[in-house]
Amino acid sequence: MRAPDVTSGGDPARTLALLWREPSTAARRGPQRGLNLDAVIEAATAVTNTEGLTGLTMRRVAQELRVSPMTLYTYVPGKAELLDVMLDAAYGRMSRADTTGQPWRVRLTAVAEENRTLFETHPWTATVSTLRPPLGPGAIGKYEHELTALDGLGLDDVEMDDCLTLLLSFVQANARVAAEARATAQLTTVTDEQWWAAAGPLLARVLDPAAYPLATRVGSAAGTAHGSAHDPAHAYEFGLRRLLDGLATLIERTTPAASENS
Amino acid sequence: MRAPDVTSGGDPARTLALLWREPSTAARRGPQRGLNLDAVIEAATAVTNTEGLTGLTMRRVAQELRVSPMTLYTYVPGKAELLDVMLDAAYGRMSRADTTGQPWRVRLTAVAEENRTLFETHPWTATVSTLRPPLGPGAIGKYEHELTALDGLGLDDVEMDDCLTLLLSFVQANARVAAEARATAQLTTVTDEQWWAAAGPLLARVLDPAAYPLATRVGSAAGTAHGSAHDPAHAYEFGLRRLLDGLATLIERTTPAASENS
DNA sequence: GTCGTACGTTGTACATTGTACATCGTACGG
DNA sequence: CCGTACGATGTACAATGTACAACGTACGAC
Repeated sequence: MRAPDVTSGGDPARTLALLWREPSTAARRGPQRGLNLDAVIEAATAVTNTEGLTGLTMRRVAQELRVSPMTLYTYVPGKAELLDVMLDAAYGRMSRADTTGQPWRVRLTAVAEENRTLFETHPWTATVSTLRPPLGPGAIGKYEHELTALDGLGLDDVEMDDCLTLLLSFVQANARVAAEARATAQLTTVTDEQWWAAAGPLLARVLDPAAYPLATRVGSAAGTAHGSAHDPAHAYEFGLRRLLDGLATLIERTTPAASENS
Repeated sequence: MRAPDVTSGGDPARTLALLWREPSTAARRGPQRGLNLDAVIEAATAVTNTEGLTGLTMRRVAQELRVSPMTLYTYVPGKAELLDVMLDAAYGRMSRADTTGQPWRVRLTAVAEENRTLFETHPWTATVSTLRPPLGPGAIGKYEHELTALDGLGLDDVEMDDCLTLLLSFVQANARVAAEARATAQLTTVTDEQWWAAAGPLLARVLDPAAYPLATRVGSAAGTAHGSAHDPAHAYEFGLRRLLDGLATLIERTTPAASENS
């Protein structure tokens, strides 16, 4: 079968039951279960945190739990659903600072920071698809918490969702780049310097500064400004500032609700 | 070996030679080549456009070219490098509208739109990692073109790169969601309606509106406003507007350079 | 108590992938 | 004209998710 690496693979009802820990209706018979869902989630998350999404293997998780690979299928319908519950559990463990009464920029910055921390602690969360997010207690609690940061600013419901989506999408995109940077640094034996050492001469021969004046000038300026070709931390600072400025024109319209909370 | 789905897998010099079509130094001997790099790129791109990144298989591309799978390795060192050249070729084929003299918002909107079109025509380009972009003629030409839209606005070199990165990262993140939406719609036989039909009752039973007042209210408002749980087109419009507003505070500082070009 | 049966566990097996390797045939340089 | 470099290919292997069947366990009904 196709390797999913994507959430929401199977039966939604089964997945939801898993997420909300719905107890199975039938009476337990047969041998006692040696594990439980949370143990599987914990083991799988530990493996993925350290070895990345490509290291998440049913065999690997089973080995961690000293159990045969197929045993996992007693607790989880498949790998896709495992990712679902892993993600929801990670959402559920996020810290949720109370910023009521603070200016909206502070509140939104806190939300961004919390997500950034998630993506740093669990890099794989930045990479998995969140198109149909796992509607478990973790995800919903996260959503609720983050919406409160946008409450009382004079935005209507759809605008609140829009702003939050934009903010989170920015943080995730940034984290994805950062995660990829670390992943490629680990996987390939080629360091950035070695790469440039090997690529530089050929590039210099083939890349005519006269043909690409801006690209060569700006590219080298940006490259030397940050240490590498791209600096996710800098991009985060820059992007978040721009983004908040952009939201300001929406939030700080001439309404009384905005000014009282800004 | 691990399935890459990531660019820049191997020797940078070999990849760059491929990208810039450096002719191999040695004199050709032996049987004549039945194919060439561009034919492979074309076939691979066609396959990937229609069947997505998971459909991109060396065997599949070989079949398309009526050739045995291993033959491809004559023209390409491996799958990672194939993705590199595919990406660069796609970049090279992008349309590049001349917007000199237009207000900067128009110019940046055009850049965003061109990338959006790329991601719509070749959805897989939104999904592949672009951490170390393929420094081929396509990518560099794209970079040069896009920087011109930011030239003469009073930004320094690093700021130009920052702004462009932010803009492109936004468009890509948006396109990624859209691509995922279409992919899941194709792969799973479950439509959005079927999904909600199966998930709705259980969710209603388990999700207490009193416990999650904002989430339930805003979530349903956003869900009904757009047809589905998420509307990438709407998110694009909203996000681009906010983003340009955010860049405006940087670009329209009280400098003469900005006002003369806005 | 006894026994049937539902269920947890596991070994085996298969399809699918990227690609290493050896083989074979071809056509160019000497 | 012929040795050899090179293109094409068949075979093979490792890694993956997971279907399937076999096996053993312990609970519920009597």
